[in-house]
Amino acid sequence: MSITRGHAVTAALSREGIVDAALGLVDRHGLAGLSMRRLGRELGVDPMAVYRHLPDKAALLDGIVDALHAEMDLDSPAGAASWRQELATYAGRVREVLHRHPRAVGVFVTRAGSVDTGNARLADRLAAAGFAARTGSWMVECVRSLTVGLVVAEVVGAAGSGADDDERFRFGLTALLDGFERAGTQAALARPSPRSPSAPRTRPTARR
Amino acid sequence: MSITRGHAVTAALSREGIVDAALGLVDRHGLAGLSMRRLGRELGVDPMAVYRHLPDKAALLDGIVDALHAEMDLDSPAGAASWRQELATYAGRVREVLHRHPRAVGVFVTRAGSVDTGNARLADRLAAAGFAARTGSWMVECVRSLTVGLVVAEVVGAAGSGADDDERFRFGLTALLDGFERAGTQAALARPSPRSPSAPRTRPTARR
DNA sequence: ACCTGAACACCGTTCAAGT
DNA sequence: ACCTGAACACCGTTCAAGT
Repeated sequence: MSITRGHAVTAALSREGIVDAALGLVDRHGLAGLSMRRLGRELGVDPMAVYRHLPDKAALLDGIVDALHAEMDLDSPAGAASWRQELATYAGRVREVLHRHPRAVGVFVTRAGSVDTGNARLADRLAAAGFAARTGSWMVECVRSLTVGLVVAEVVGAAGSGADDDERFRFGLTALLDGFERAGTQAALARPSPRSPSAPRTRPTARR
Repeated sequence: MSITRGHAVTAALSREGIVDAALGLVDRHGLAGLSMRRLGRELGVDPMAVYRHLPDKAALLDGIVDALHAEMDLDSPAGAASWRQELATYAGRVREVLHRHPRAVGVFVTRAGSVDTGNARLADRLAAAGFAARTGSWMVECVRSLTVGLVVAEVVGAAGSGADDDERFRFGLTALLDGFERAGTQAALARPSPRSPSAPRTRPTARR
């Protein structure tokens, strides 16, 4: 747990070291620049050595997605004062990590990975804030989809400068969160009283 | 213009016929099942014949994205009664086409393609409904990102049945559109009076 | 002049041959 | 028993050789 972190250049391959190196390769050379053979060269080992730790290139790509999810740190408590902030923190973490690995966004978006654990944790906290279970997970999934979708648009198109992109993201996220509080959405709400201390005040109220 | 439509199996290659065949290959065998050589075989021509109509595999993939955009028919007037309906129609068209080509979603999301024409057209209509130009294009881009992001989640995860996916999509889109009408978003609004007959009544009103 | 298809430099993956 | 690396069946793309 102490040695394999960082750059495992010489011997002693580990799944984690391999995946780290693979992500580095994607960061520097793009997805097309990642091949099993090149990865072996990068690690200074036999091109086929990787296959002893990972069955497939598919598994390697899944590993990259898992590593990105780990870097997003979605499980750690946001310590947010409201469900709005909770979701905003979640979106911010996703966006920040994707911005750090723009050339890996394509892989991230294409593969399932371990999305579910972090999502479920947050959905639970939303349930504690008074949302029906289904509504809570929808909210998480929508926030996630909007966030990822916007980053994809940034990465794929040559469009906006960074500042414009930030502003657009804040605009969209605000609108979506506002919408969660509003009428059309209320129908999906169930439990009437908040249960958790982490979301005390901002439980949605019917407005129409 | 009459012969090359449909399936151009034998001679007389055209860029359009090639792209159609490529999309068909992706639909049936997935993105990994598309190769320049296999495409030639599919079309019954020399494997290298494609290169006379398209410079690259990259160009072929761009062609596929363009074909999907064309199928979405985003330029045609929605004839919608409100800007809400206008955006909902847009999102519905995007979603419908992506559902028809689930295995092509990965390509679609990864490449820029000719997004801008359809988006700009719609953004103009939103401007006519009273939104500032920047706000209008943000709205389109957010709706698009949410829609595409949700479809990606559907395709990539084994998650919901079709009905659940539809419900989640409607939930998210409704929330986003509701949010566009609401306070935090109002700051970005500019022109106060509607100009177009196609969006007569539902101009957003401040609510806080 | 045009088109073909052999050839080049790569892939992911398997598996026989060595240690 | 383990690991290596040759070999297989593919790639995208180029370009000399044919017509």
